[in-house]
Amino acid sequence: MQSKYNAHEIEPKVRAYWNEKRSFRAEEIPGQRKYYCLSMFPYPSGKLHMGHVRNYTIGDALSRYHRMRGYNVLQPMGWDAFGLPAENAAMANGVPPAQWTYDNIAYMKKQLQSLGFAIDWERELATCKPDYYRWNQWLFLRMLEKGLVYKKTGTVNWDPVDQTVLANEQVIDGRGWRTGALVEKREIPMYYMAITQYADELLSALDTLPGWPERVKTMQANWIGKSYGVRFAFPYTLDGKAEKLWVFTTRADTIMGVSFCAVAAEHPLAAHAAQNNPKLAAFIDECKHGSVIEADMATMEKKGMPTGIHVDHPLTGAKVEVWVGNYVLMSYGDGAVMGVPAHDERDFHFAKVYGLPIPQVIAVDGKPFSTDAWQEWYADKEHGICVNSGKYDGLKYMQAVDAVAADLKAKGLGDKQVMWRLRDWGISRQRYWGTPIPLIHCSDCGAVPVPDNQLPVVLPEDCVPDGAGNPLNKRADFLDCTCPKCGKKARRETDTMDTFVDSSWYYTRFACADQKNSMVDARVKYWLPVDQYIGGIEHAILHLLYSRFWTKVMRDLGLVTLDEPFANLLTQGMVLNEIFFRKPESGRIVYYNPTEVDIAVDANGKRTGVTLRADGQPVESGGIGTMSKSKNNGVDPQSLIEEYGADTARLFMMFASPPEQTLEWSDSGVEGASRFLKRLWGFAHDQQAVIAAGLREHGATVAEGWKPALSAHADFRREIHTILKQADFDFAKFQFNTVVSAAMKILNAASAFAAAPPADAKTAGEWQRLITEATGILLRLLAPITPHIAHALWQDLGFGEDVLAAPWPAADAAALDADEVELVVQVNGKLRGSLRVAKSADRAEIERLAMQNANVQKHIAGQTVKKVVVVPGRLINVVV
RNA sequence: GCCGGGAUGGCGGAACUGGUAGACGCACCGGACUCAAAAUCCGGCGGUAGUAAUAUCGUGGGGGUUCGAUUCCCCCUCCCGGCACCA
Repeated sequence: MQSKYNAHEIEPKVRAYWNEKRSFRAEEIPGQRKYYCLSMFPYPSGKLHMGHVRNYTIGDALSRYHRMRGYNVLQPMGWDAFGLPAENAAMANGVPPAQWTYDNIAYMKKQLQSLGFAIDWERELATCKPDYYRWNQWLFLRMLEKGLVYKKTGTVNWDPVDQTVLANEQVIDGRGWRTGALVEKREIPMYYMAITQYADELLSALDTLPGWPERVKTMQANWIGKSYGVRFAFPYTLDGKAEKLWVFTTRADTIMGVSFCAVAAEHPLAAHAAQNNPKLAAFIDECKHGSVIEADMATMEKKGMPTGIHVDHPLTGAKVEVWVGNYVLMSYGDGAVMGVPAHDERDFHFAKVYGLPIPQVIAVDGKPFSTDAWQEWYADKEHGICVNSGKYDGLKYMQAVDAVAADLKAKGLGDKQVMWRLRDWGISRQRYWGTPIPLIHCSDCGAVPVPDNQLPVVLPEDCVPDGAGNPLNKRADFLDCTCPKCGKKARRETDTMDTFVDSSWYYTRFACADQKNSMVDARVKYWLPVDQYIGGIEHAILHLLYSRFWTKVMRDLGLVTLDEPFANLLTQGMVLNEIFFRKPESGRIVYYNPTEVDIAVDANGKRTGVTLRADGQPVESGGIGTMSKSKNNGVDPQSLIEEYGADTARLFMMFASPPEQTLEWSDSGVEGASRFLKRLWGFAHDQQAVIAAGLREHGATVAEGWKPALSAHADFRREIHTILKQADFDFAKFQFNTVVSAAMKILNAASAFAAAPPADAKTAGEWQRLITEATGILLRLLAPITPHIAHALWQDLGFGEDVLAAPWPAADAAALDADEVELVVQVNGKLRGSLRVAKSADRAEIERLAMQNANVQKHIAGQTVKKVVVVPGRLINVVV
């Protein structure tokens, strides 16, 4: 055994052992409890970043921990390999996206392997391979058959930089989620997946997921956005034809207060009215081309223009004028609203601007109503009562909604309806590097599905996009085909699928990645659901919602039996680092990597200044932020691994903060982690002989209930087992930072204990035995977190062949038991001393001893003792 | 605006069902070793007063419940995240 810790020598050897033993190959073992631990698979962007390292370290620690606890563990890995960056790289370097992607996969796989993750690489998959994406195509066709996929020409979000369509979910603040470019509206025919058909279940099933973070469930619920209300119509006549203007409202109780209607600029009625009204046409144009930044829109001034068209109030028959309003969204409901200025804040402001009537129809407790300014209570449906509403007067919110809905229904003009914020999922992308949509366009038969026996529609891998549209449109060998229906010459669809499709079901494929004949097979039933899913919070809505949707679709097609794919979800926090910059008088801010600056501190360790090493001049601190290229505050995991080894990197990641919280990068924190491993190695080296003797005499463990003869030894054993008990509890809570802390405590305690061998030969055996036991506990606690060093020491010290096969250590209740306990003595809740008493001491005895304490006497002198609170095993509080 | 989550030393963070606040680590200070430095080891380390024992204040702010509150309740401030003209 080497005297010094050398990660670079140990780690490859340990990994070679795992490889040779195929340690992480997962097999279906009926009867054994399984644990499917999945970290979100990476996009092969080139190299790992710290977020990946954190994500996969958490997953690996959980996998190894559960394995040691006796679970049959599956931890697979794959590649989310389709996507735009590959095309961008292709344009920049003239390399086909496929080649770029496969090169990246090869490099990143090596990186993952160098971190020692317990992954079953035999199940590796890449979504850009035909044997994977053929099942995207296959399921797409099944969904087409069931009406879950449909074609629609719709307004789509067009990213002018990437030249592609974006889903609503991919538009953030009016900008493309990837490019940050302002999104334009375009009319394009595309395919949709009818996720809204599952809206109800996607929402209600959130309640069946106790293992998901509350905030993720809230985000999904908000996204799905269920509203209960009434959908009804205002009848009108246009060009002699009877028409209906449909609106949706959650406040049908205010229907008698309608003083106008407002439609979106894109509404057909607006377009019709604009035909011979140039001013209106100009206004509509302005609305369409105005700012699309949603935060802006929310605060934008309410603008509108009358259409000159009047509709009839469905209950009173009164004429109501229709306006075009810039605050009405075409994408929600029917793109039209009823205007009730007195009880809707937006309608109120709109009416004030255009001088429309504001009739009160809701009252609260005789509060005075005034049209001068908006009051919160005008929209109060909890306390509001209908007034000035004819037959509805006096009714409360729900009663009035019911009555109004019933009356509208009787007239055939409306009914109660549930409205969703969620839209169907447009999956067509005018992109090359994705799953080809399996359709063929025939001049006679239209869009014809590719027959199953012709799947997969293989994407040619040698295209090099040049930025001028989809290169598939220039590939005759791809385009030209025959119509499966009539056999005539036809043209293949060149749109590809949104890459979120790829990641919506990969977790099922890991159960049977080698299956050639079907999308999934019976092994899915063994492994699914995923017991623990781990990934970034940024996927809280899109990926997780789509995955839940696909699971339900696959269930309804009889492919799987589960309702939800992920039983437990852990959203790990982001990795942050400090940002340093200079802002020149003119020009752009320059960011400096934290490795390029020096930080000066005073005698108390407080920071006094930051300078750039290169020129010694000050730089500014921009606070702490997510590691990013733009802020130049990233740290490359590769350099970390090369300098310190995988175990140090893993230990630091786990120790710096709990998994769900953000993690702040710290060079000295990494040093600290490395120092601990060096100390651990040094300790093990120094105690080799002692542990060898301990193992020889007594074996690796001691029988439960065994008690050391010396009380000092019993104290040591109690300390170790107390720490172990807490660490075990923390591990179960996934609070790895305190588990690491526990390991540090054990090493500290064991080092001190080992430094004081008993002179007495009789108790030396007991001492050896305790050091051996503590070391065995320590190595097993660390095995999930720093597996290489734990494995090496476990073997070198002679504990056994494979620490992974060792049982998880259990705290011995007998060790925790003490004859004497330390009690805290308080007077009026303030700490005044402590007391060692026999465990058997009764209340009266404890009280008597507490009162004898000099400091207690001092503080109760001259006062009457009102009460003495005794908490057994904890404290005594004397109240005066 | 609505929803969710936070605020504890110089820093990251501990504290089980209310029971010794600040574990563990980092930084810093002092000492040992060394010609010296690094590394390593030992000791100290919330504020204030005191040589010290000790006292006192202290978990964003204010109130409450309790023998006792970082923990429970009410109000407020600030920060982070999500949704956002959703009718």
